[in-house]
Amino acid sequence: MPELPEVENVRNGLKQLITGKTITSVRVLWTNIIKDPSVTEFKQKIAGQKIEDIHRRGKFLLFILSDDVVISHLRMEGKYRLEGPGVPLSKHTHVIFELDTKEELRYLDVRKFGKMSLVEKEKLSSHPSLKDLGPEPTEESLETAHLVEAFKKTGRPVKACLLDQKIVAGIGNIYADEILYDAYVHPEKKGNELNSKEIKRLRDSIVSIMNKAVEMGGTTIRTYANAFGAQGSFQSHLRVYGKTGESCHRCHHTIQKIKVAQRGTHFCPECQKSGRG
DNA sequence: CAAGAGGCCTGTTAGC
DNA sequence: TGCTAACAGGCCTCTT
Repeated sequence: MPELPEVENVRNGLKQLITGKTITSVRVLWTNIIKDPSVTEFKQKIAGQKIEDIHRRGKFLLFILSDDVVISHLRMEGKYRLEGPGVPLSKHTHVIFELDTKEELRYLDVRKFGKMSLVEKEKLSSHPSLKDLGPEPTEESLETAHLVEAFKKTGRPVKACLLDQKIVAGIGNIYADEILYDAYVHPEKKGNELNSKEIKRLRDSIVSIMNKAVEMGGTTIRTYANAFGAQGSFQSHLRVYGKTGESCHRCHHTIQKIKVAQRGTHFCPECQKSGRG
């Protein structure tokens, strides 16, 4: 379930493996992966373009080509693999970028939830997938004042706010739970009920958890590895996600699982009572 | 406008 | 044991 740290790790691997190579043609085996433009146009425009760089924005991977940019979202299970010619296609391969090196960059996705778009460079920041994204969850980009502004006008649970990519880009279900635990905030507490101390703590927890997860190469759950050794180790630092029934590291009460905003949500009912002072 | 529900998918797991 | 149903999850679209 790639969130920002996993996507960043994939980006690093891809950057080393395919920068400078040219895409000679594209094969699309499951057309729903291609969001826009049409599959025909997607294939035609990409053919012949060189991969100049790989960037990331939130959970989106950005393949910077000669003229255009491929915006790729891995959703839950999307993966890229670089394979030599003639290597049999695995079951869940849906898009294949053939390279001038005779290698193939293959997109695999068990659940077929991932999406790709192609957009001209000049129109990148106005693309619907990117234009409303909030700031990156970093020391430089994420200001407490921005969160204060976003939280004070909503009655949604804070967990839903953290998952809202318009407020902060890149946080998914795993890190949202970890951030709330780190900040001693109850996931169901409403945005407009948070005091300034809580928001400050949340901001600091967002930055520190995401930063640490990136440093550790992300979180690997379900033992899914990929072709680039992009297997993370943050799973050993998880405190609440997937820990239902285990005892809290801080107070030894039992970690509970509930539904918040239709998502499985793990928290410690003792240290996340509602936010303490 | 905001916020919630449904849909997209299939491998895994819980329950009968 | 063998089967089915529920679940997981990010984001878009539709409905309220």
